[in-house]
Amino acid sequence: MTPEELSSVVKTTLAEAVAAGDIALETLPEDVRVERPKSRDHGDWATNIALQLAKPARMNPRQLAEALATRLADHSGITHVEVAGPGFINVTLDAAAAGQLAQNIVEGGETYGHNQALNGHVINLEYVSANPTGPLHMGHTRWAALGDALLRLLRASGAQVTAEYYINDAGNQMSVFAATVLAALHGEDTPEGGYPGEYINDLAETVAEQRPDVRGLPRSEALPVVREIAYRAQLAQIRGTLQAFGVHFDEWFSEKSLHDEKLIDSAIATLREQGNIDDRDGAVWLRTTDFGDDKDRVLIKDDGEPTYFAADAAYYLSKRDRGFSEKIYILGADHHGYVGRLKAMAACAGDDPEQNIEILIGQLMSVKGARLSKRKGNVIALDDLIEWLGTDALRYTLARYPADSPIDVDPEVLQSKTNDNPVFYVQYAHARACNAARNAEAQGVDHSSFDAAQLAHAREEELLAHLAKFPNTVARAAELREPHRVARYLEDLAGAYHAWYAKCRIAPSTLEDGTVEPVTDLNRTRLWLNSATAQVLRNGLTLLGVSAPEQM
RNA sequence: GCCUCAGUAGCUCAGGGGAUAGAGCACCACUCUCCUAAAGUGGGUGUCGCAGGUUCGAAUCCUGCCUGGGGCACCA
Repeated sequence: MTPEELSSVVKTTLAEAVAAGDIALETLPEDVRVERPKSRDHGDWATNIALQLAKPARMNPRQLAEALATRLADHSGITHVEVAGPGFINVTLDAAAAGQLAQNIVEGGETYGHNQALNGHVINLEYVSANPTGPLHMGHTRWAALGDALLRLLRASGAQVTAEYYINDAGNQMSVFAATVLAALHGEDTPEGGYPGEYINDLAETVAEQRPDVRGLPRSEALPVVREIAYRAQLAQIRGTLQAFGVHFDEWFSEKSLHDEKLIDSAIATLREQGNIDDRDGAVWLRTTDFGDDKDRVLIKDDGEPTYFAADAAYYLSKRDRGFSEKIYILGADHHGYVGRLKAMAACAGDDPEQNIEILIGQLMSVKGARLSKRKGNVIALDDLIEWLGTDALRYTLARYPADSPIDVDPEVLQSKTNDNPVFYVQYAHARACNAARNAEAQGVDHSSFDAAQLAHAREEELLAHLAKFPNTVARAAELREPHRVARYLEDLAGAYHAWYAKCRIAPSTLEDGTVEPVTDLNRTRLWLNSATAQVLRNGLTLLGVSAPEQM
């Protein structure tokens, strides 16, 4: 029995008690939380429902708990129920009811952990969105790791999600970028305010290869050519880096397309229809202050050019028009000033800023001893980080902390192969489980029988309880947009596995005279539990975009 | 000034209004002639930044303050 199943048992029991007149309640709670108590003296699972309902039911919490406990005790799969403290209900499960989970997990395979918490949600998730004027660097790394993990979590929880990258391929920075590459083509120094970094020379070379005539063209003619080719090459480089980092986007959305398709004009028309536009001082303003922003924002400057914010608004409305009722943005803390205006803009467009737009702000990261790359333009380049530390270690570490806590990555820890490196600790547990299974199978242990009641060792109960928490952990992490919960969970699970492994042998032992003990149901049942643990470790690591090696 | 994030063990950090606040590291001592010791077991640490409030109960929610990070463009 999983905590979810127990939760619904408590719910129906509560309904019965109300129907029988034992408890006077007008509305039943939607959710009954069942938790693993900290102390094992408090049973396998506990609920505080009686404490929460004491007030509305106008009952003494202990009395209310007793009324529920009596009914719960009769339920199959539950061996013991007791009321403790101010009114906690502590439940002890039958070993067989708890152990059945091992088989269910193995049969569920990679779908174990998937849940329906976000069924029906249609979400656009935008992250990274770095300018295509240079390589990705450390500033983008955390959002790539976090965004991709969140994407996987949302999908595992039933949401329909599109991962989107907004390409800032319009605007002044692209002209500066093109001018920089063009200067390099002519062997000139980087222009004032241009992009530093030797990668510009590589781009110039690519341009020269594709258009050998470009050096001979007048500059005004060469510029758009250079711009286009260099842009494509740079974007391809970014995609390559993301691919190496295990990050995939469904949609690469071009800012330029907003301009080309007149979507900015139509966005302004939409906002005007909503009555939130002012024309003053020769510019077009969006009255975002009506919805909590600090100041109104300019959409069209007095020179007739749209602002970057106008493109943001058009982009937002494009997401809405494409059917995404929820738009999630992941931004660095250096952009947190945008939150107010983006939310106000959504409100100006007639959306509900609480429902339709969600902006996750993450604190910045650093890596001890990381060096700037002159080649890449005096940044700490993501592909250098990948080469140095590896995708698994980086992604796990970045997914391991809440987005709003700053990270200072310690390369020595990431490269160590001990307990203090969580990614190795978790991956090692998986590799160890795979190895244990290989050994057991070599000795004739298979999955041909399963007797849940045999999983009665204290370490097995503990391990099963951890395994049972996985689906809810995934659902919680998705709902709260907190992938780090999965990482922390995996570390706990790995710990429970190692502790179990140390005490409970899977394969039969060899006796002193050299003969091997016969394979029993206990061996086979433990193999199921071992396989279940490996499966959950694998599923969890996959959600974080980290590999689960079978050998280390 | 305004907005925002953070302040929990010596260090790095978890912690869904619940029971005695946790993990790893660091320190000490144990455990492999049998599945990976890259592991496990035991040992002690806290004015949960400060002060109020909300309630049966607060590290958690609210208000104020202190300290630190980040942000407040007709830039892109």
